[in-house]
Parts: sequence; structure tokens; C-alpha cells
Amino acid sequence: MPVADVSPRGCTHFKARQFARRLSRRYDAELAMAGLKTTQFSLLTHVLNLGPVAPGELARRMGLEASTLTRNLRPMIAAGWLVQVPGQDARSRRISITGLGQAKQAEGRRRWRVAQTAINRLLGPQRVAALHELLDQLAAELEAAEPR
Amino acid sequence: MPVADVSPRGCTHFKARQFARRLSRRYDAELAMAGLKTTQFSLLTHVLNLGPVAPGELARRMGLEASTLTRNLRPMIAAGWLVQVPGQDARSRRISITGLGQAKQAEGRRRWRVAQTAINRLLGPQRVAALHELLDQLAAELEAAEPR
DNA sequence: CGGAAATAATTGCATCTACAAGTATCCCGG
DNA sequence: CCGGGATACTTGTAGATGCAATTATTTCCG
Repeated sequence: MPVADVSPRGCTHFKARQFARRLSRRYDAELAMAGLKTTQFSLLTHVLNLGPVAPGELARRMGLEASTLTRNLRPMIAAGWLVQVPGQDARSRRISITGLGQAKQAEGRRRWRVAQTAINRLLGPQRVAALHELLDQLAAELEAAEPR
Repeated sequence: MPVADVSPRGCTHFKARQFARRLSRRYDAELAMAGLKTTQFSLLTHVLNLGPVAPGELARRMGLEASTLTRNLRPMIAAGWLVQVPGQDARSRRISITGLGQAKQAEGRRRWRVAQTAINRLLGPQRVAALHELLDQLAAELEAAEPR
């Protein structure tokens, strides 16, 4: 008895990107009411959870290039949500969230909740949970296979 | 007997985006050997498959904002891979692929194959197929729920 | 016919993303 | 102590993304 053909059709990257774009518009619309981009909210949340953290470490955790992080930080430091302080060495830094940043994160969190709840309702909590599971697994495997 | 708690944890958008970023780096590395960005390859492929097409229609099919498409087209038209010709009205246009563009797409297609095969091998064809299935379904539902 | 509303695409502005190259600093072996 | 290589970020360059506003046309209704 032949096994089913499981060869994936189409481009995984295109599908992932298109899906991410469609999601972006929803989250961004909600977070815009708090004056935040979705990426900025993620960044605030990561810094809040990790505490003062080196840019390199933060970038690794978020799956971003270090150079991307440098640039994403700029408007947020300018807004006074994050600060950069010297690290151990003269070459390293630490990123910390400010009081203003914490307030902004809390504001964003309320908006994010609304957006996430809408997505759960629209797509079905079980399928969203299944997607999370799959994405978490696959992302971890991609990361593990990345060049050190 | 209580049902399992299926409330999704974490942010769907962040997970999708992080995953897409990790994929991007792999596809882009391969497609760079053909002098293409992944997005450009998608665009070439869509125009090839759809034939001469209005920008608005193309944007809808790809899940892009029209304004994004306008800008993504610019370097590709400059490269001579695509051309823009007048449409029915004076306000509409049609995008077509050139011979040069077809050659570039074929070149990209070989590179894409390599990248996609590597992903299938790394993540497992069954899980990739399952992800495609899920993403296709969910993206379609997001699209259906988008404002007309 | 004439103007309001709809349609199609582009532009202004801001941010996100990443590879390659550059700067500054540190560490380690000789 | 010194020089090469590793580390930690930042910059140069280029494209991707989207919202709001704009331009140009068309359509429709009175």
C-alpha cells in the first residue's frame, strides 16, 4: 500500500510571509491606537521580560539580525521608552526599559489583547494553538541549524 | 470531564514574523546567487502565472498593499524584468513579464528549488505540508474577513 | 449636463529588514 | 608587551511594508 504523497506544494516562505502580512495589518491597526508598531511592542515586551539585556542577546532571542535591532532601537530610544547604558566592556551595551516604556508597554498590551482575541475568535482558538505549536517547533529547528 | 485548555499562548503575529524572518535568510541566501530577492522572485512568478495583470489585482493575489506593490515594481521595471503598459482606462495599467524577466524567473526557480528542498529536508516534508495546509486555510479566512 | 462618489494607482512619511563592511575593544599566545 | 583573531555593535546601501493623502479618471445620479 503506497504512502500518501506529502511533498509540500508551493513556497513555504511566500506562504509564511503573506500570512504574516495579513496578520500585521490587524495587529498594527489595533496597536496604532497606542501609538505603537507591532514590532515595537514586541521589542518593549522582550526588554521588559529579559530585563537589562545586551543588544546581541536580544537580537538572538527575537530572531533578528543585530544590525536590524540597532535601527529598530533608534526611534524607541528617541521616544524615551528604552535607554542604552554601557555594558561590561567598552564594546558592549545594555538595553533597559524606562518608566515611560513600561507605561507604553502596558498600553500596548491592552491593545494587543484585543487584536489577539479577535484573531483567536476569527480563526478558531484550536487552530491558532496548533499553529503556535508548529511555528514554535519549526522556528526552533531553523534556529538550531543556523550558523553560529 | 473538562475540555483541554486550547487558549493560544503568546503572540501569533510575533511567531509568524519571526518564523518568516528565519526562512527569509535561507531563501534569500540561495536566491541571491541568481541576483534576486525572495520577494522579487515571488513577484516574477505571480506575473508569469497570471499573465498581463493590473497592479491592483496582483496586489490582492499576493496579499500586498497596492502602494507596496508600486514600490516593489520599481527596481524590477528598472532591471527590465517587467514592463508596465496602459490598461483599459487611462487610470489603469497592466504589468507584463519580459523575455529577460522570464529568463530571470527560470534562474530563480532553480535556486528556489534548492532552498525549498533544504527546508523540506530540515523540517520534515510532512510538517511542512501540514504548515502549508494550515497557512493556506488561515490566510484565506483572514482575507475573507478583510475590509472590501 | 454637472458635480458627488467611486475606482486605480502613486507619493509622502516612517519603519522594518538584512548583508557587507567598518569601528572599537578585548583576549590570547609568543 | 604586542599583534592577530575574536567579539560587539554600528553604518552604508538597498529593498520591503503600510497608512494617509494625493492625482487622475470614470461612473452614476439628479
